[in-house]
Amino acid sequence: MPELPEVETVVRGLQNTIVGEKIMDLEAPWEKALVADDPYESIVGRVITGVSRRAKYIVIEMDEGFLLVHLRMTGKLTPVYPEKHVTVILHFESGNSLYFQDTRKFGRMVYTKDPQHALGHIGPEPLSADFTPDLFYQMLHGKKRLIKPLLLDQSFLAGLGNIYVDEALFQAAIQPLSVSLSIPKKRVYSLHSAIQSILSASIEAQGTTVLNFSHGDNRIGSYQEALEVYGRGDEPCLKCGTLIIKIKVGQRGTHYCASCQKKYTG
DNA sequence: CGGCCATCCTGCACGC
DNA sequence: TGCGTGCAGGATGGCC
Repeated sequence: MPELPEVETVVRGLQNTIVGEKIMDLEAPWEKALVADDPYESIVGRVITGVSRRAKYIVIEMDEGFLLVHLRMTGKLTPVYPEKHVTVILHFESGNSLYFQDTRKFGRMVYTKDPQHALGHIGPEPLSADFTPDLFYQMLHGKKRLIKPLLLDQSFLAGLGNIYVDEALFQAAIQPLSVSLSIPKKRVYSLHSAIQSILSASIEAQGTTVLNFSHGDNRIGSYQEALEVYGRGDEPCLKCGTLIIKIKVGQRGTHYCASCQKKYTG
């Protein structure tokens, strides 16, 4: 499922492929995926001027207005016609097209003139300069929440999803059911470092899932090879050999090593 | 406020 | 083989 590194990889690809394109037509075979008061009026005729990312949103900037794309779990943006599960299509003046393909149909493409309004509630970007270890400490100690659901909360911190939260908590040796304000400062710093290094390494590897966007070149993210706990339930911990446990936390599959990761509950 | 649940969807891994 | 069941999950909204 696309999280920050995968979305970042998609955005970088789009910057090289769709900027400058003029949208001449659009189709929405799955109407719910395209959210706009008057899609044709607001989108057709627009020129794409840039592509950026905020949290897990792809922000397509146009000469007037923005398209916010959220891939959710199975969404993909591709210039190659996919046979199945196409939800939205943009046709460009150049003859190229952009296909929004989404097997589970949870993804959305939203037209807005005011992205700040739509994205304003989202927390800090974990790779930004102003996301400091001390700020993170203040954030965590300002709340009494289970650490795993808190890290998944986009209004608290942007971009993390189920995979990278499990990985970061393992690397920082914090048990997922720990309470945010009970985690000592040194552990918080470790978690901050783990989040940044894991996200950076995954971006470097072009993400974990098959979410590339490049011309005919089928490069695939390779970070799945670096995963230490996610998807490894009942397998030995790579650090101590204890079997990795899989439980549900906040309705999410959660993987951790009960021996390496300490539970802080105050 | 925080935790929990349902909802949206489809494919796939099961068990019999 | 083929059917039914349950599970996976990001974000939102309702409930207690």
